[in-house]
Amino acid sequence: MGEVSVRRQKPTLDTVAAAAGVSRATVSRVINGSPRVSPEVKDAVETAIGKLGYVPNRAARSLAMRRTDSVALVMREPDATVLSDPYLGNIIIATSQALIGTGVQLVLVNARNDAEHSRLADYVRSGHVDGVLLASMHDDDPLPRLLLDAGIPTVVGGRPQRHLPGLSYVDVDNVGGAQLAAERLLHAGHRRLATIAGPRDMTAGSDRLAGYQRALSAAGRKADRVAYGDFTRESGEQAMATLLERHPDVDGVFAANDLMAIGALRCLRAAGRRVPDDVAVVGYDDIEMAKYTEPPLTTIHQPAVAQARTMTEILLTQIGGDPVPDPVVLPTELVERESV
Amino acid sequence: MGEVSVRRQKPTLDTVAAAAGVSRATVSRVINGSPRVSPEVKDAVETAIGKLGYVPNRAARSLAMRRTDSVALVMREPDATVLSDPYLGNIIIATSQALIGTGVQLVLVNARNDAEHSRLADYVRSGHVDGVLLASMHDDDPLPRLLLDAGIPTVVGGRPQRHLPGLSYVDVDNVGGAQLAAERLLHAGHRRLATIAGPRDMTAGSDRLAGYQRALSAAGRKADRVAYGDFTRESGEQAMATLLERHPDVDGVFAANDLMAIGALRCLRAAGRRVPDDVAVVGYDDIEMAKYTEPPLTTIHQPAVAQARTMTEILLTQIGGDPVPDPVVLPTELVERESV
DNA sequence: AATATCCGTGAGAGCGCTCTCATGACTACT
DNA sequence: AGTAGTCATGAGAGCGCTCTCACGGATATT
Repeated sequence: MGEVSVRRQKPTLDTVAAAAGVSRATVSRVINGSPRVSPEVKDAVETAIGKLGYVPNRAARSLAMRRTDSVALVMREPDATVLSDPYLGNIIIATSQALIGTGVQLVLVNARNDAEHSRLADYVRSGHVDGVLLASMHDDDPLPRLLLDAGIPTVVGGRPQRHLPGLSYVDVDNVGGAQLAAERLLHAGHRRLATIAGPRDMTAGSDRLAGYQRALSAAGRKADRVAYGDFTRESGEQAMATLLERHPDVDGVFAANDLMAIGALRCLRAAGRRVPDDVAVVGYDDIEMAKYTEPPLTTIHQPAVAQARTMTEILLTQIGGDPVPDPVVLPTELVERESV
Repeated sequence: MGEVSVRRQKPTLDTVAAAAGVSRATVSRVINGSPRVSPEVKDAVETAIGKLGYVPNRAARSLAMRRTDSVALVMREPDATVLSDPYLGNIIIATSQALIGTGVQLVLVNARNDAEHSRLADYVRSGHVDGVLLASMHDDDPLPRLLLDAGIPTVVGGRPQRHLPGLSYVDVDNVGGAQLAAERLLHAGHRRLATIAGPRDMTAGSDRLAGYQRALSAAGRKADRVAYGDFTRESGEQAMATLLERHPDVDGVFAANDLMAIGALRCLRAAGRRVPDDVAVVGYDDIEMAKYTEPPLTTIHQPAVAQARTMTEILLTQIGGDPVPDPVVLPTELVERESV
């Protein structure tokens, strides 16, 4: 009984201090690698730590240091999208990998609606994390402003629609990428182009549409064949059907993401159009799945991993006290496969 | 200057107490919803909280309560696998969704190798989380035992190879699912069956192989055509090539997961075999991608979402002090598509 | 040899919260 | 009317850690 309780009770700094015959402060110094500790004492303390199996308590440390050594990754999406969007999964994994070895922990926060969102703001302000990574923001989102005002280091993934001074973000060159896609279609000789655009309230959606339009107007063409989707496969299928109905002569389509491109592919197959012979298709994101479609999808590579890594690095330097850096825009590139 | 600093300084319980003209203890009661507070005082406190924008500090609360209201989701995978395996993404998202509304936060921990693993054990023991969810365990993993010994509530996803008494897990009926798959192949008239099995050191791998073997021996056949992969697409492609070389007459293949099945499909296509006419293929997992392969993949639906949800529920009840429940095994079902 | 400097160490004051216990003011019982 | 019980509230002791400051002994300076 007594022995069990002795073993049960978690050792604290004081326990270790007593075992090593020194003061609590000295043990703390050893743990935090202070240079002002004599080697003998250091050894004694480390032996005691090993013998007792001591592990510092994070809550106590956080309280004393006003630091938590953890960051939040906030995503805001309705359930369905989240589950089927591989881009987000990549961001999550890449972020967690970027954090390995830094001693910083990742807290995943899924806020679906506004109510949850305001709770989230409280959560963050409660000091449970040192900084916030914002993924997949919609435009009207009040969160960046809230966090900025609260003085919480924040990095946004993608360009926020309204630029807030002092808010750093890591975007991907959506305009350039979409332009690349449209040019590819043009170069292949397709002339009756259409696009399946993303939601207007997300910059990724509007930027890609802008890039597409830029490429077309540079080639002296009108970009007036547009159908909108919401980045899901179903919406892409639907949008393609609309396009086919309105413009039966279409011979090339740029879809603002791969999921919608896959939907378009399916619609096209059902309509008896061959890809790429009758209609060429270019997607956007280069998700894993794009390699296995029939035909494999030509698409724009989205550097999700690099983006997550960059966001993490920027966040950590900001937490470390560095000034807010300029926004970063990562380059995109065309991945040639067989759908054009 | 002075005003800024007033605004800057985060309010604490004492600040609120002073503003409301009560004691700290009373404010604490209000925050924690204690019934023993008069309505007037409660109002006064809530007004003060609102006016000051007070948010409780989690670290301090954790320290005092010896509870953190957060759980860890630990995954152990080499980078590449993690990034391309959609199953894991689903587990992550489903877990985060299951936690919504519980007030419990999710900490994502990515331990790739043993060194990181032992650090992880320390991390968990440091009391930063109240419980642990273990996803995608390899067999020799010392972690479950470590956590069990440390008295940390733990739930494992999938059946651990060696059953530790007191360790609860939520498994999927791998044996039954694989059996279903093999039977489907048999019923379709395929007789020269082979299988692409998963790693021997993961129970998901060996269980699925066992199910396949059971179905075959029930049908009076030998299950001696086996090639092993590691659950990646590339390994599936490779394994299929091996199978084709060793048994050119094969007319049906069960792959232990969809990724490997997709690899097999690709290999088969390259070899000029038609699916399902020449060779039928059944996968396992029912990942999103399986819908879009050519032909769409017949597979076993893996209830990843239900599994994550169940694991989360069990973990929370254990944290709440309930006894460790019996292991749960979730049923699987066949999803008929066109590859058989 | 006397004073100044440095360095390893300990004492102790917080960090912001919860929780037990004590304290009065009331209500309820005999 | 007197005692017991109830209830809202406050005082204060931790929770486990970090960090400032003080202290004494060893080393460097003049």
